[in-house]
Amino acid sequence: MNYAEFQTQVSLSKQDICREVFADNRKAIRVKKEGIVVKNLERIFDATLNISNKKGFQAMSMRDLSKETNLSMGALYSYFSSKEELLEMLQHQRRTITKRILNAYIDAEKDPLAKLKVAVRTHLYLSETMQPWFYFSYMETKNLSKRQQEMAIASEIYTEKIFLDILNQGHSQGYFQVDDRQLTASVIKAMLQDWYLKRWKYAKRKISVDQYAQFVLELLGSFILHTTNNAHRKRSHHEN
Amino acid sequence: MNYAEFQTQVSLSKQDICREVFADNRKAIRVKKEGIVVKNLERIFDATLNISNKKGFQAMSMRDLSKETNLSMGALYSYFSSKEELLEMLQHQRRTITKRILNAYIDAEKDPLAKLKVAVRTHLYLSETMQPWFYFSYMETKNLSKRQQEMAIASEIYTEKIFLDILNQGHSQGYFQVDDRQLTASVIKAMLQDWYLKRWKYAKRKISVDQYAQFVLELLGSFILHTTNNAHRKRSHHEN
DNA sequence: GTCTATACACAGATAGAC
DNA sequence: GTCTATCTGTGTATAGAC
Repeated sequence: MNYAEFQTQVSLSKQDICREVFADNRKAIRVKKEGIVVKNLERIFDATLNISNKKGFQAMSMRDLSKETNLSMGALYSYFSSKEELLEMLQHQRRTITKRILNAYIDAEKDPLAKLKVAVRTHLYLSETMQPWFYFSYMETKNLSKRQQEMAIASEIYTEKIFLDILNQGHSQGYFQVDDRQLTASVIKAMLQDWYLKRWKYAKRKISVDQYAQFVLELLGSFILHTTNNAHRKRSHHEN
Repeated sequence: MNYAEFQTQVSLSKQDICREVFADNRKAIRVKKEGIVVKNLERIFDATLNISNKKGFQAMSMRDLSKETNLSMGALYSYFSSKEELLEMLQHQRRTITKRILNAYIDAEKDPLAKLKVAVRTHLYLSETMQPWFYFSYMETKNLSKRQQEMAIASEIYTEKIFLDILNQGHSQGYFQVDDRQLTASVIKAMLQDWYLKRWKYAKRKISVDQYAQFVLELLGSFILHTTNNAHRKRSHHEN
């Protein structure tokens, strides 16, 4: 699987996401016509992510949001009851989608190495498609309520555990030679997060998400697959 | 070098840092008695980092800061002329200290592998000693002015280049076998940053900074040192 | 469904007494 | 050096017209 294939398989257009948000929040949203809701949610989310990812969610005023969406303050408040609720909608949706798609791809594979590869790629591809959402989720966790912060931490641990489970499975079946699976899972997460946190850097250097995925998998391979013939070291993307 | 040694070698107590800030900002700070300035700067920085790292710098009001420091609003404003200036002082100081100490340790080593090891350790130890500063720097970059944001990005690239230079040196001298040094430097940075960004996680799992350093160096070793006898794989910290 | 107008709380910042 | 009191702008949120 590469990124182009991934994009054809999942339906994560802005409209798809907004329709899903509407379905999950029918009661909270005062406006009832799906067409209108989807159109305006799209504007609201776009604007919120744009402004917040530039200067922070706290620093974005409702007046900023009103200007950018071409919706009045009054109109905005018929899609959420407070600024904080808007924040929570974005956080929740990002988490739900990640969990669903990541699990779907991992469950489709059987052996540990295949699972590990698809997990790394799927996470990177997801964060590529929804980069502003991932960046926002990461940077605005602090601004959440205690209750919501706990959910964010649980989600962080959950994703890490997905990787840990794969590593443990691969270890007990004799495929992987790696002592500290917990720490390994942690740094895998760190590398995946760097992709969406430092996107400006990778974009400037013209590193594609496929190149990045390839690199991470090679690095991991050299660490957890200590085969004597070094079969895993067939490099393929020498650009420098 | 381990963390205990590092701590005896560098002088980075809160007082040391505040004295340095005072020296660098003699003109901007209205209060002139060093003893008083150092004492109050310590309170101001402590409080700012505490509150901001919990709920964000924007969300911290000057009244919050006044309460936490037991200084009146008026008193606070004799140490900086605006909230933004306070932010910049913290950012600038963190960068300056990092640059100075990182270079001092790296320049003391000659061969590339020793340089790489000491660079990784020094960065981790620095971020351990000044964790709130590093976390703050990372999370609040967005709130800076354009001018200051550029300095933050330059600093990010500068640190990465330190690692890139070491990797290139090691490669051209035949010590390291690694094709994509640029990407390697990037993920090294990502792993170093994870240490101070997810400190709560590592603390809960009782991972010490020395264990983390050891792990990162082993992971790197397996990637860049492809010796046939696998000499770099002498593990030493099997705790599970 | 969306708008305009407005309530009113709280922000950053300063003046002037001590 | 530090305080209290206060100025003025901006924030979130809502009421009620259309």
